[in-house]
Amino acid sequence: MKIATFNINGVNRRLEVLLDWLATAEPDVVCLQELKATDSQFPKTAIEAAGYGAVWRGQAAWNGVAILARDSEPILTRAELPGDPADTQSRYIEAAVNGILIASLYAPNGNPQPGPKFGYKLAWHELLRLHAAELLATGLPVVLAGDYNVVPEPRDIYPTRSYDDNALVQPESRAAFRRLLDQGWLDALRKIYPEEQLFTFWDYRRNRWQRDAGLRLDHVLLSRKLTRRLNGAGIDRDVRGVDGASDHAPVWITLRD
DNA sequence: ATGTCACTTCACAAGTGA
Repeated sequence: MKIATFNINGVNRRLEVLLDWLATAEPDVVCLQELKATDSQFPKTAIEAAGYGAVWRGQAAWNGVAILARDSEPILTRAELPGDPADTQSRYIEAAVNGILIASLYAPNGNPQPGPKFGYKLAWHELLRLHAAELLATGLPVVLAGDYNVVPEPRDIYPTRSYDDNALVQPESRAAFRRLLDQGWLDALRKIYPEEQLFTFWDYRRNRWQRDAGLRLDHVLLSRKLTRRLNGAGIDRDVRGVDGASDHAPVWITLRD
């Protein structure tokens, strides 16, 4: 079973990129982030025609998350992170697919820091941590996949000082991600590639793609029950290089049956 | 501060978010 996460940066603007990648990569489950589309603007018909059932939570202009399942309808379990009813940003969706609970999440970027946006980022991560603990307590096999907007370690970014003040690399951001892992989640890409340089995002500016000046922001976390089924993983970097690409590449794992 | 996109609106230019 192949499970992928892809920050699409506008699902309609990049529909051809998405459909081409689905046809080539053939993932069984896809977590999408940054749909930048309302619920009614979601390209349901095209995605169905490609062979995928879907659940989604859109939003005008920003955010928006979805879960796609090949030849199957995901069973929606949640469309928001519990804990802050006043939060209207569409950043979390959760569904059951083929006996696995899948979450597609898009954590706040948090820039500029310090400031209210950084505060929101840290508060959101705290709510994620609380909910993730609930998910672990169910004993179900769970995958938390998405754009965490955290560079976990210094080696997960190209050598530079230009991000020193960025919310993505702050100690508080890293601590939030670390606390989540310490609950008992496995960073699947790092498990498969313990030493390699892993990037999933390259800013559009300053030729960062051409220079391979990337960051690792997109992560697939597995509950303990799933860790022994982990079989392989990858980053589809070519997808970042096509015309009209997202600024993120798809990230995937495979699980043994 | 910059750069590159996409998308919004007191809408064809300027802002905002990333």
